[in-house]
Amino acid sequence: MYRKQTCGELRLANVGQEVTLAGWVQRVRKMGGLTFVDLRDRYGITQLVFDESEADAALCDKATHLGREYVIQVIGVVRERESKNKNIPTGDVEIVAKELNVISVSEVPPFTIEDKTDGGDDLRMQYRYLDLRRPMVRKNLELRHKLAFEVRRYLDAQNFLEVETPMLIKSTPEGARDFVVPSRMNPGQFYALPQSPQQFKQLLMVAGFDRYFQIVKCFRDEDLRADRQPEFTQIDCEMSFVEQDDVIEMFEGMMKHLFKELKGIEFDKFPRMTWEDAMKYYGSDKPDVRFGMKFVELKNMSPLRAYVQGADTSGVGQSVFPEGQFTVFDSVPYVAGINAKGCAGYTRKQIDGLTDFVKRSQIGAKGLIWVRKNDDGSLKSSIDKFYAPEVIEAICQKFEAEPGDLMLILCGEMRRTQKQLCALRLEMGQRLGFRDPSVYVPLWVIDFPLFEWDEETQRYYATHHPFTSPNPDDVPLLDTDQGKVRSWAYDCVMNGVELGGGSVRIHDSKLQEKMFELLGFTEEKAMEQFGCLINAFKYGAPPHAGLAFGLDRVVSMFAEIDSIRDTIAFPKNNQGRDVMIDAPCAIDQAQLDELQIALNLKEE
RNA sequence: GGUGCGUUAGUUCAGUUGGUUAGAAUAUCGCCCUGUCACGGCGGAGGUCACGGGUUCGAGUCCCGUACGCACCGCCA
Repeated sequence: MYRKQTCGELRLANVGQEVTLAGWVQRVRKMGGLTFVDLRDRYGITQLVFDESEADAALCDKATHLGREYVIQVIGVVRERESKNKNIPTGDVEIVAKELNVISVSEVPPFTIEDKTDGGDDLRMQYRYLDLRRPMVRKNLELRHKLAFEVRRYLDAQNFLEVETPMLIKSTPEGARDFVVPSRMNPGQFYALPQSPQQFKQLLMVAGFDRYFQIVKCFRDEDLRADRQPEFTQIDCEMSFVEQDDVIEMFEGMMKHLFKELKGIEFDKFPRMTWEDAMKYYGSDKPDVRFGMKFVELKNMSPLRAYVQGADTSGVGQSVFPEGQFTVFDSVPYVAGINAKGCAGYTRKQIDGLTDFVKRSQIGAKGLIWVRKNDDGSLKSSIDKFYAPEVIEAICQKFEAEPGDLMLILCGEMRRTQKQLCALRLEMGQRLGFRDPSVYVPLWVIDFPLFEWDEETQRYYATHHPFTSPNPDDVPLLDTDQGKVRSWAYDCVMNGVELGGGSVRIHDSKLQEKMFELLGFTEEKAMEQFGCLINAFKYGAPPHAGLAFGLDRVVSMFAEIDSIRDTIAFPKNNQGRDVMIDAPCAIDQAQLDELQIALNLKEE
């Protein structure tokens, strides 16, 4: 062994012991004849001291020539420090070096290996193995390890079996784009990497495995974001003989277990919200409910058929605005806003800034209307010239406005405006400091619509996937009004992030056939893509349901960071490139020949 | 596919209305320093201002294009 102790373990109790440490040189501080060296390994930092008045000159001279990130071994005696450092656990002691061996020298690293590094993201990714030496980054991976470990501990205790499913599977054109892998032994044919083990976990239920989970890599060839990687990890689960509530309770239990074990946080029962309410009050299927600022509808003339079955349609068909006074509001079906409590003091410049924010092309609002209730109770708004004071007063009543409040109002088509208002609400929540990453507020979003209408192709698509069970109460609507059908699907949402989601699956062949029919699959097409599962269901399929959590996102939430990149040891950049190993890359002609593949690159 | 921001020393950034030799911090190197731990002091070295084109007497600065990075919209059953 190159070492007998680690750099994180020595304390006052060890004073007088001879120790052998090995690690990386964090920093060298020269004080004339006295030299301090900070030695770092995974477990901490320990100070070495070389004193010319005590040790031989050659040893001390060697220490002064150490560079950052040299790997060294040192043998010495633990001594209590003359001046202690309260900032580090080993700060009471130091090692009086007797022997120093340079095991490996280092070039000067391109950035400093410290928590507050001077390196940019790009450079850190290129030298990820250096970046990973930084305790901040390593901590996230330690957290990831512990979290995955606790997931296994919880699910094992609940009788779940971890089963591996294949990575080389069959491509399906529905859903996200597949990564494909050519098959040498089957020229012209391709495997796909799984977007998720969806069909396999359902087959495991048919096989009677009853409770399955897997912490598994999934692959989607779609454009990336801070919280999206081309390969990501799911905690993938499925259970038999259960209904929606059973699954929700099981995995609410898992989340509670994780928060208790890793953060010491205990939750009451997670609240549930219907998809329709999430849209109506927050404009999002993953609302951030750390703060209120719920939408207030001032006018809603949207047709009733726009709502799913059982939705709260109170207020539909009502408007606080008299007609013929403001053509903008007259011409739209939907006007709604949020109350930014205590923001009446916003300057013209600040409101203009918010207007610019909602008019950005990503959000796409035409403009922003505001109403201010001043501290003295007087009202001022950007629509004073269109409406009588009583109308402005009526608006304030809808918002339950108090002196000092600022109401921000958008209008347009309902769903579009809800999304815009959602962006504005989150922006205001950010500005007002309501989005504290150390505050966790979970909820389940339920009652998703089973189908989504696609304007482009003029047909319905499955919101979740084609195996999702409709709510049995809504089955009659499958024939009459598909848009109103609720599904038995559920998402676990926390702080505006979708951490996971799943559904009850269809186990009845007849109902499954009907679903394929409604989604525009011919029998042949359905058999071609999902034949295996359809056939399996002919041999006795148990009722089953499941869900999957995004492990990377769960870890980033626990770590209180926005990007999932620093929860992954070797992540990819915005373009899906690994800049460290330079992948993807072109391959040899010989490899292409063997696969019988010819490239046909677009010139441009 | 689209929008926005960015690209200047190893690194992180500043650089005014377009005008002399492009600066700071940090890292690095040298000298000094015996209780530092963000050590301190003095000194040195370090630049194809991303690339290509344009406007101009003159471009790091203005315009157009390209590349790359980040964030977002579309997309992600």
